Amino acid sequence: MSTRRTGSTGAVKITDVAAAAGVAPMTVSRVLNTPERVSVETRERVQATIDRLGYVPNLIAGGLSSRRSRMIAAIVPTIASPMFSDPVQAFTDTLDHAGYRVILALSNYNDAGEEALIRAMLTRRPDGLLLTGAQHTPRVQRLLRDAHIPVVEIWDATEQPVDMLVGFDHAEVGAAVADFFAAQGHTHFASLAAGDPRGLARRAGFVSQVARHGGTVIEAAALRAPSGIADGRHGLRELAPALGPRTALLCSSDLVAFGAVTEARQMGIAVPERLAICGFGDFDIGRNSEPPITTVSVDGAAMGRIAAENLLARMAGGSPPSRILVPFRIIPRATT
Amino acid sequence: MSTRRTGSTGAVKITDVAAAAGVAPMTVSRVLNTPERVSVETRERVQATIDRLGYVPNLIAGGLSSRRSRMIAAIVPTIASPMFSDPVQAFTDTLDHAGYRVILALSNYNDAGEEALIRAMLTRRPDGLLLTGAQHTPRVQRLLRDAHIPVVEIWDATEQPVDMLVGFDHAEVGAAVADFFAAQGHTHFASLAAGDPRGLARRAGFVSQVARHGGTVIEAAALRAPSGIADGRHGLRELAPALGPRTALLCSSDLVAFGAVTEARQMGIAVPERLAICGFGDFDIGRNSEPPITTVSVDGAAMGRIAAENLLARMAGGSPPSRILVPFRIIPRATT
DNA sequence: TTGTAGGCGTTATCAG
DNA sequence: CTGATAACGCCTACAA
Repeated sequence: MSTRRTGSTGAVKITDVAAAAGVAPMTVSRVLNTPERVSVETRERVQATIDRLGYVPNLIAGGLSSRRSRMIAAIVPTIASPMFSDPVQAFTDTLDHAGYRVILALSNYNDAGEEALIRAMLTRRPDGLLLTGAQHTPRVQRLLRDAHIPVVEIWDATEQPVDMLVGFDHAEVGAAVADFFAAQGHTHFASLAAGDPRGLARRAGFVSQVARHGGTVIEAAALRAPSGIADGRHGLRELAPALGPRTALLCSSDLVAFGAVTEARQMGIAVPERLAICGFGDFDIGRNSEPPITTVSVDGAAMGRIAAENLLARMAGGSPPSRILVPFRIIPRATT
Repeated sequence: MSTRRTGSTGAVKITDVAAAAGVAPMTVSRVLNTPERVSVETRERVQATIDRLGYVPNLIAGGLSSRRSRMIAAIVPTIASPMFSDPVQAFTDTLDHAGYRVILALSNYNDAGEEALIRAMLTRRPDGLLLTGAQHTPRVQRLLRDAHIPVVEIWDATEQPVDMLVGFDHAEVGAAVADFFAAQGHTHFASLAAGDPRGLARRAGFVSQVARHGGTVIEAAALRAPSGIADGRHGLRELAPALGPRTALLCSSDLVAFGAVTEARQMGIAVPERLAICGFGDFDIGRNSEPPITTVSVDGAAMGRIAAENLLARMAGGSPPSRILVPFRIIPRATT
């Protein structure tokens, strides 16, 4: 007999069920995992025993044996913004239905800690990995490759994804907004950008496309990430003295845009007449506030869902596309 | 030799490190888990070998052996609202620093599925469990007790927590708001409540306290949960015809309140003169919109953090309080 | 401070 | 369709 552990949990294990049902443990395992390969009568008897004993399978043990943890690790900067909570929600829901659980890690935008965070997750032997962003150090790329599990990157685009990617090019977004403004006859531009890689990429795309239209962009100090309504209000106050007679402002999110709209109204700056404002993200607040805010819509939930589906496909032996660009579109509303 | 599995991963395991470093596997394990119990020279040599081989420990195996998964399961209705994303964020951050990972499950407010969801989580043998709400069927209570792991319930209060609780009484919140309105001389009341158990509890507390003040409450149809800005707008439109000359409205969240404020403004209903509005949750939007919205503040992040700390304390053998009531307070702003 | 022995609870594999 | 056997990779317990 064992000389260790108290076994105090008194937890029912597969051998208990097997003994009680008069079958081998392997048969109980089959009832649980491949019921169609067990005769109806055996299956029912075992199932009844499982219910009667209140047996809760141990997937830690099962995972060790089968080398499949049925867990997926997800790393996002934060879930305090719809930008990431929407994808995570959809990702989790989709995997849930397939029997996979999500281990969630929040990077708090600390890209320097990415390697350690990923390493910590790999320790759990997830069957797949979701990453936010597509910029990784060579060390991280090697780490990911050595893990031999499917990896999806979301919310960004790169020519060479580590494995699979579901995202879009943020510089293109900025450029598209610049074109949109230019088409409306704007010649003065401003930007309120968050300091995260993707916010900066949108800004960069905006700035260089504005330059192509012969304009320049005035800016406030970079906002913290995630940026909120207050950042939009402060940012606009900072920008106000430099505003021309008619300026077009790109904000790093609808929250920031809402703050800018609110502050502009307070300061007596007419929107959109004197200040045209475009947000990003198509959040609830921009859709339902007054005035409704022009924005760039990206379907975050779809990204999360597709990321999950691709991961599932790969784990099922399929070969989903390695690079999916999701569409974005400008939704003109009352602030432009 | 083994007759199974390809071992294709080629993953470095603890025995590989041990062999390469010229020590027993157990010594490698100690370097990883209790480095202070290994001599400096041995430790450094082993650590160097670990780095050189790129060894990533397998906590699935370690967990099976030690009977500690170092994972905590968290079940919340959704992370699409700050109501729950704040606690989850703080919970995850706190546990993270202690080496625990969070497995996240979203119930989507489906209380009927709670048992199945918990059972699915227990399958992973978490070392602890976070639950949202404190109403559970007897079957669920038994399941939780049989699991023999610490459990924290948050966002609600009950006399008899399953194990530990960090929350507050929602009926008290409703009653406090009723008192607040009554003290301002209000005699006509309205409510826009979400259909989840806690939203309904706040409404019930509001209604009965209003009755105590001799008033009655007019209501729209229950809002879906989670409710958003649009629900507030629609709700107010529904309520408008029944509004008295001066009505005090309690909304189930600041999002709903913001929607009500926005719609009232559109309809030419003066806030707070003709319609006083109080939200719930002290969200960013209520603080930073114009007018700022009166609300009930509850520190969701603190709940998440305390929940994590209590779990950690219990896992460390301590006996944290089994019932912590966190304070809530009404923050009067411009809508009342 | 380090090592040895054995098992944690399940499943892949092969045999019947 | 069902069962026997041997891992999965690590850590507890004990010994030296």
